[in-house]
This record gives sequence, structure tokens and C-alpha cells, in this order.
Amino acid sequence: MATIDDLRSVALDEFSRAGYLGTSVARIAELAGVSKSSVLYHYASKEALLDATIGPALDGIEQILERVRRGAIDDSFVEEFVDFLLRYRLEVNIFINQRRSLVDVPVIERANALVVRLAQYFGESSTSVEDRMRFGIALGGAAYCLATAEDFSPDPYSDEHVRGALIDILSELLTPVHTRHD
Amino acid sequence: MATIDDLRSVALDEFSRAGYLGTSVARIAELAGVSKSSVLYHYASKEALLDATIGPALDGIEQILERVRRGAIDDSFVEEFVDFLLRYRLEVNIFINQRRSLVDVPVIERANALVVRLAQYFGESSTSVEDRMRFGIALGGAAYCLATAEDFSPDPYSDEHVRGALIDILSELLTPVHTRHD
DNA sequence: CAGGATTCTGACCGATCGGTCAGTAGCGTG
DNA sequence: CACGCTACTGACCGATCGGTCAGAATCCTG
Repeated sequence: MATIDDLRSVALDEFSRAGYLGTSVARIAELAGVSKSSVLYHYASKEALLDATIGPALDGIEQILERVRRGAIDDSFVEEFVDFLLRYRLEVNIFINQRRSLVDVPVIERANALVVRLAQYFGESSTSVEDRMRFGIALGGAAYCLATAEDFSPDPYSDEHVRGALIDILSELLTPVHTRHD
Repeated sequence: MATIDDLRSVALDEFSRAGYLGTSVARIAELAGVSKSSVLYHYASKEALLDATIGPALDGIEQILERVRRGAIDDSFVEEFVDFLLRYRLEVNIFINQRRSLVDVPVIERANALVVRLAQYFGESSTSVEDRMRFGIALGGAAYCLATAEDFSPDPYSDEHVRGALIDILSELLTPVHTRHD
């Protein structure tokens, strides 16, 4: 169904731009060119729509977690992580920036748990404050940067350009101090 | 008046935690132990309360801008910038994470303009994508990290510890590539 | 104590919210 | 054509939103 995908696409844009609480079901319906009732026909509730919107991105995080769990964090991991951020930039922006205001929403709690688990992998090798903050800055900063890039620059940069820059910066950030000082 | 300051303090916490849209005037009144009418007696509107909440932090940004305009960005600038982030961590978190969902609020538009101006100072010396992203990651990442630190770690680190780590990380991030490669 | 200003409150308002429901339009198949 | 299923809609609901207002409580000062 084209409508279902359209609704999810519209919801993704609006949930990221105006926020989940700042986006009404009627607004999504208006942007998609259907009635509010039609939105709630395809998706049982506004929450179910959020679920469908960021669900795939959460599955992507689980894949990354599985990969981290198996092997160590090497250079190719940063590359894969950046590709994930680029692919799901709006979804990541949603559950990074709005997770604290949507504590009672199940899918957000799932996102919270995943992010915490991911953060733990970075924190367990080194319990220093700085290394923990490096991961937080990398994640929160990249999410902020990718979602608001068009606000600061009129013409968006090419994805390849942004990808290269992000890999450089995040490699620098996520490489622990003790390995850099070898 | 203790009540007025209490209300602003409560509003600061809630606007940062649950978001401006996710915080009702009644909720603020409940947390402050007064009636909703009393809140709207001291502050003409919910928007005026937001104004009083993040206004001082915006004044702080203007001071930083003035300093940047006068002199170059040196090591002590990062230190001052970190102190600003630590002092106004909740306020910064509010207008960094919610500025896109509150586009019609005047005080948020003021914050937007200030952040854009600050970003321009970093972008004008180098128009490269990477240098622009470095500033975005530093600002968005630090705001995210400082506001959500307690979510990931049960016991908060001391401010001095966080301050030192943040200065290290942001110095590394904000030092342009061309100077590092000298 | 008297009285005016300040502080505070409950009752109420229109608007908007997410969600329900009965009903209809369209479409493919027998 | 007739049937059944999917897609869709307008009307409506209770709840909550920000905000208003008349009046009560409190406080300060003469």
C-alpha cells in the first residue's frame, strides 16, 4: 500500500522536525492528503505510528550490538556505525532527542535500553569519565548534526562528503585515549 | 519572591526533562505546590515562563559571542565555553534539542539566531564540511551528554571531573585540522 | 484595627488532542 | 449484477490544554 508507506514517511519527517508531542494525527493526515480517520485506520494509534516509524532503526541498532558483542571495535566498526547514522538519521534524531520526554512509550523504552547497552560496550573497557563522555558526544553530536545540517547550511552537502568527515571525526572521538597514547 | 524563583527552577527541570510541549502549566504548579492560576499570575503565559527560564543562558551566549568577535579562538575560549555549558546545562539542552519543534516561539528564535551566529564564527575560518561538523558535534554532543549523564551513570561525576574531560574532548574537536597538521 | 495592595485560588472557557464508530465508496471476484 | 472486502470518511466523544476572571486570603502599612 502506497498510503501506509506515505504515512510512515510523513510521520518520520514530522516526528523528527516538530517532535512527537508537537505533531498531531490531524497534521500527519493533512500532509499525507488523507483524513485523520484514515491515518488511524492504517495505524491503530499515534503510538503505533511512532513504532512503525523508528522500529527499523532500532532493528539496525540490534544488528550493530550483535556485531559489537561478537568482535572488538575496530576501524570498520566506526564506518558501519556512521553508515547506520546516515541511513537512519531522522529516526536516530527522534529517539536521541525525545527519549527523555517519552518515557512511557514502549518503543522509546526499547530504544533507551538499546542505547544504554551500546554505551556500556564503550564504557566497560574503560570506566573513565572521559571515555564515557566521548561516546555520548559522538552519538548525541552526530544525531544533532545530521538532523539539523540543513538549518545551518542552505545547500546540503553530499552524503559521501558528510560520510567521510563523520568517519574521521568519530574515529578520533571513539578511539580511547590509552590506545592513542601508545 | 521565593515562589517566582521556585517556579522558574521547576520549569527549568521539567522543560529540559519532559520538553516544553510535554510539560503542562498544571504540572509545573503541582511540582511547585501552588495552583495553576498562581503560576499564570506570576508569569503571564507558559511562553513567558520559558522566556524567563532560558533567557539568562541566552545572555551568556551573547557574552561569548562578544568575546569571540573581539579576539581569536584560543585555548582559554574552550575553557570558557565549557564553563558556560556546565553552568547552563539544562537551558542549553532545552534550546538545542527543542529549537526545531518550537519555531514559532520568539525566545527560541532568538536562541536559533545566536547559535547560528556562533556556528558562523567557526565556519568562516574554514568552509570545509568537516570543520562545520566538528562544531555541531561538539555543541550538540556536549548538550546531549550533560543533560543525560545521570541516565547512563547512577552516580553523577563531580563537576570538576566532567569539566576536565569536556575541555580535553572539545579542545580536540574544535581545533581545526589545518592547525593540527602544522 | 482599617484598608489597600499583593498573592493566590476554584470555576470556567474555547480549542485541540487522540481515538471511536457507523456508514460509504470503490474494487475485484463469483 | 451481487457480494464481500479493503480503504476511507465525517461526526462525535471525553480528556486535557493554555488562559481568563471574579473573588478570597494574606500581608504590609498607616
